[in-house]
Formats: sequence, structure tokens, C-alpha cells
Amino acid sequence: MMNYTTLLKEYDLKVTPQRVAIVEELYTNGHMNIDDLYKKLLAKFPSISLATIYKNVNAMIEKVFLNEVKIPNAKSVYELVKDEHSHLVCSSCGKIEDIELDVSSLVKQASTSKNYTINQTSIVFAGLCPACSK
Amino acid sequence: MMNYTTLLKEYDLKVTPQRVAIVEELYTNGHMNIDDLYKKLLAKFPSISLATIYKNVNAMIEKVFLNEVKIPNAKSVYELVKDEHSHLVCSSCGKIEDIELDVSSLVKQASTSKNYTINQTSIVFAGLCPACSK
DNA sequence: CTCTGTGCAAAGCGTTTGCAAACGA
DNA sequence: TCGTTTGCAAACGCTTTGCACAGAG
Repeated sequence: MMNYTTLLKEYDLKVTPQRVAIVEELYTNGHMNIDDLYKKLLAKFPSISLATIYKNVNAMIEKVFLNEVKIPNAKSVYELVKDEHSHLVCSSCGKIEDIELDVSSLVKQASTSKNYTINQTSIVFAGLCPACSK
Repeated sequence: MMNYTTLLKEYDLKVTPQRVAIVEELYTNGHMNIDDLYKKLLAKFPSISLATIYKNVNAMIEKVFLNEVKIPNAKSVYELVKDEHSHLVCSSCGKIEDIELDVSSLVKQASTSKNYTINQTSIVFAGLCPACSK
């Protein structure tokens, strides 16, 4: 069980029911795009505005509490910030999964060969999920 | 030396001066966003329209001649399609470099552990380029 | 009580579309 | 010549902004 109120406070964000709901949805669903979020929150707050979603998502990104994931051929999704991980996207049903991979040797390879100081790695695999593979 | 006219024909795209210029710019610069392209082409075609850039870029993507690269915290860039490779982005100067890495073990790891049929991998490293590292 | 967040409507911005004229094959 | 592309202007969709009111601390 997760305490979303405490979590918001830890990131210096005032607690409002709308914010709690956003965090709750993201915690439950893992990744959502703006529209998914809006539709979900509409059920709880019939008069919520898209502007509220945008303002809050942006505020949470600002506080490094949320993270935008850009996905080839799809809308960006947002997720709660956590340990570095990669993403698997099903090109058939759109499902997105996290996967933890050891990318250290890859990063080392890249930074060495091109002389870069790498501090972020974004990896997205596209393919078919188990269900859609059949 | 590259023959852009022949290249366009190979991809079933009618040859126009604007298209030749787009391919030429991308061939020369590697990666460009829409605005970069527009500004460059304006020099050669003072009355070119942004709509022309968009229509052509989209037509070329359709023919799998061009490829969109989505980059965290930056505009998408476009590149000529070629062998699979990853990208290094300098978060200070914005420079983008290609890098060829062996990602087969990573792909195998991901597909095995999550039971996905992976057919595309997008890897973007962010950091500081050699010049900006100093 | 004060400051921030919410919801609404309007504005903004990047991208797409429709159309007449120009152009490529 | 015929079908496609170009450039322009208008339309579109997503995101942001300004403002009055409501709510959090």
C-alpha cells in the first residue's frame, strides 16, 4: 500500500485530490499518456480540466517526480521516477513494460569510443508482447 | 559523392529541387529537425514553405527513406535510413552523433526475460560531448 | 489569511489540409 | 498531357496561459 499524500509532500508538491489521483493512477498503471490520465480522472472528477492535468504533470516533472518517456510512433507516456530501466513497447496492442537491464558495458563502450560523459540512457524496444505474438 | 536524384528515384519519390535539397542537407548534416531543415532550405528557395518540408519529410518516412529519432528533452530529428545504430546527444550543445554498438545480447536478454518478439531498438545516450566536457 | 491550485476560455504553436498554379515525367 | 508537387492560407490538435474562484496550509 502506498501513501500518495506523503509522496507528494516529499517532492514539495501541495496535496490536492487531483494530484493524489494522478499519482495513484500512475502508480497503478505504470505508464500513461495525457489522454489516458484525463479519461481516468474524469471518472473521479467530472469537471476536471485538461489544463489541470498538464499543469500537474509539468509540475511533477519539474520536481523530478515524474518522467516523460518518448516512444517511437506513439504518444509520450509518463511514469513515476524510479531506478533506471528500459521499456518494451508492443507495437500491436500498445502495452508498455519496464525491464531492468545491465547497460553498463554498453554505456562504457559508447562513452569510451566517442569520448562522451554519458549521464542518461534511454532504451525503448518495440515488438510484440507475448499475447500479440501468438 | 552522392547522387541524390538516383537515390530519390530508388525510393519511388519524384525528383524536385526541394527534395534533392532535403536529402542533400540530411546527407551532409546527419540529423536535422524540421526547423533546421526549413532554415537551410530557405537559403536556396526563398519562397519555400514549411508545408513543403513537412509533406516531403512525411513522404520520405512513408517510403522508409527517412527515419524520425525521438530525443528526450529535444525536438525530433530526421536522418536517412541506414544500418541500425544508436545516438549520442550532447545535452549542452545539442550535437548528435551516431554510434554503432552491438546490442544483440541486450535484445536477447530483453526478449527472453519478457517473452517479446523484438524487432526494433531505440537507444539514445545523453551526456556531454568531448568539447563540452572540458 | 495567504498563497497555490483548479477550471474555464482564449491564445499559442507546431503540423496538416485544401486548393490553384507550377512543374516533373 | 496528366498526375504530382509547391506555396499559400486556413484549419487542426495539442499544450499553455490568464483569470476568477475555490481550496490547502
